[in-house]
Amino acid sequence: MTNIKDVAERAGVSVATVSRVLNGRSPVAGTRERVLAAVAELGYRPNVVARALRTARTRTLGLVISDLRNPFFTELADAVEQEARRLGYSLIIGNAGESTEQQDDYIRTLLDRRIDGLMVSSAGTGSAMLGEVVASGTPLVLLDRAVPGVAAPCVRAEGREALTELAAHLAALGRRRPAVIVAPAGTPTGDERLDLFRTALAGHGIELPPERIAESADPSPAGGRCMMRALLALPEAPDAVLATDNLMALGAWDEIRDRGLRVPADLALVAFDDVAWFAHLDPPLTAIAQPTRELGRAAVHALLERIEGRPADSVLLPARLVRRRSCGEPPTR
Amino acid sequence: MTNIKDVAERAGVSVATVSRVLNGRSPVAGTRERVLAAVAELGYRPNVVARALRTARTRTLGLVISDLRNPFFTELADAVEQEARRLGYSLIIGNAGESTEQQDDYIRTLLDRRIDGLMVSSAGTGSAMLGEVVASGTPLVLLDRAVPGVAAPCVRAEGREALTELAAHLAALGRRRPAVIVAPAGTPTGDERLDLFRTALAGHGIELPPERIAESADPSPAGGRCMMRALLALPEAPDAVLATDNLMALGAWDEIRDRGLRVPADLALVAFDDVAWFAHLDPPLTAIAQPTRELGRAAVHALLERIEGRPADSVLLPARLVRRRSCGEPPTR
DNA sequence: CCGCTCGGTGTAATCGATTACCTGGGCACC
DNA sequence: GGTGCCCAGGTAATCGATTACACCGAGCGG
Repeated sequence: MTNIKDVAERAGVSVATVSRVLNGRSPVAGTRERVLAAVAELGYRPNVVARALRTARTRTLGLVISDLRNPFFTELADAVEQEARRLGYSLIIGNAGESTEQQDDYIRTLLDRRIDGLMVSSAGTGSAMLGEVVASGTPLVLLDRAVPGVAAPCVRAEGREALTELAAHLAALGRRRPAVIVAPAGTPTGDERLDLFRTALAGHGIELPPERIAESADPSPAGGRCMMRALLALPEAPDAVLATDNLMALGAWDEIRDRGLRVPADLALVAFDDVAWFAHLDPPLTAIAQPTRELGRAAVHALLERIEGRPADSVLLPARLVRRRSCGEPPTR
Repeated sequence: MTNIKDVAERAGVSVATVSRVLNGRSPVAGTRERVLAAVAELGYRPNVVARALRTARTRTLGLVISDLRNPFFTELADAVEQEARRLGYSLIIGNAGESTEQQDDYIRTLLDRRIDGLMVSSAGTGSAMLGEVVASGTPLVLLDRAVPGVAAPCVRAEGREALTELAAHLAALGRRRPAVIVAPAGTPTGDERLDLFRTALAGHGIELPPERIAESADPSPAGGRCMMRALLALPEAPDAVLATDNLMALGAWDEIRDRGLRVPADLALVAFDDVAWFAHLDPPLTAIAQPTRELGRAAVHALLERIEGRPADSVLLPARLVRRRSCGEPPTR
């Protein structure tokens, strides 16, 4: 590998001059061109590792998400990666697999690699490690999931409008016995979605009694399926179900289908999180779409603000209801 | 951030000793404990950037894939990441978005970051950059897609057995007019799958005439849908369709459904690449499953062999047919 | 004509680790 | 008791960049 010294020799100047030319500081026409020529001839590329050591900036960001295989997070990661890249940063994606322990482990690794900033979509209900990140001075932005007690801006979507619209939609379609499949209590995202939905329903005189709130200990298709089974076993089965994330919705869907129930005739089904393939199911699933790509972009921007020493605000973007056919109405075009 | 010097001072030894203790070389009981105590008290973590500069090893691998949002690649990336991590390596995932240019750009960046080794699931038909990687001496492993003319081991799945089984399956079900939706000619993976399938069909006296081979210029759901339309417009419409990747299969599915055709009654549909949600469609899709996680693991192992200076062989793992209901038979349990 | 300023460039310190080489003390062997 | 060896541990070079500081020559004002 050729280094800056080789270039300096070739161009007949000192390494300092080469460095200055490459960083656009005080070069003069003649020298500048000789240096650039030498760089081109040797195919020189600066050693990013050495640069990072000297400048204490790696131009690398970290993203820790709770599950890469969840399509919502995949798209989020993709959006974050694109934006980071556009702004000259590399991204290391860490996969916490919904385990706090693994999440902490990953954060540790990323800190060790001296990333310039970290985005975390926290698994579970936060962790001690996040406090440590803040203490270490590494810029931090929370993504999608807020963590109480951690002093960092949070970028996420809010379902108020969408859930209000959904309640109206269900009410208009005559659904009177809604149910919710939600992640375990204590998960801020789940709790919030549940509360907003309850409030929205109340506005239409519709109740959401505790027995129609199924808390899935395991936020996976299997968990969702299990909760759907419990709801269908109720003496008064629900006529509409909202699953607060896409994986649980899928499990619920399987249970409904395998029982031979028809959507939307027997039961309306709505998912929080719209993922591409919901549109390919039969009937296509009505869903609440988070502005995933905007979230990713906003997170990167907030993080860069912090990296450059400026304060960054939390960002709340509205989710929106995407009406397809799983509640009983033809799609609005 | 505390550094090795702080630790040395605290423990009353030289930095060399600290380094030796931490790397497990020639430590003696008493000193060793003093150093470890100092490390613990100060919460010292070695600066991996400095270490990488000195040792010329970053303990980071690069993975460039053609599309993170394609669930096949997502799972592959996840498998690679887990294995890399298990072996003490970090992974930087690069997303080429099916564009050769972006792929090259990413490879450049990864090389600049002095990754220890690179895995590439090449977009399109290879690129000049790959030759450069080999020339630079950076260990390289091709993943999923072979690239002619690049001297690097390739880890991928082979469909011979699965496609042979599929041909028998279709023949047994009386399907006589199979069709294929395939990526553009020149894509080695697509070409190979097509050839194998043709040969397998021939074994049952079934022909695959050119008009029933739909080459989609664009390997996306939209492309697949468009090709499906073309196949259905044939004077003699096919009675079975194999799509050579999951995205195109999904597009084909949409077209079939929107035309009101029934699967498998009117048409059998099979996808190459099994992704989780195929099982949730109605009817569940019969698919050819690649051993995705094994591929990821094998790629990391091959790469580490190369990194440690040993030669590594190419790996060919068999794909297998997963019979669901989209060809007309009840699932075998 | 002298000295000051200023822009361009070189010299060398620096980032934080690893590691080749050297030193000195203890022990064994002759 | 002296010589040699071994080994723990210190000193300093090194990786490849950036950058503070020194220096030098040209231009310009007094």
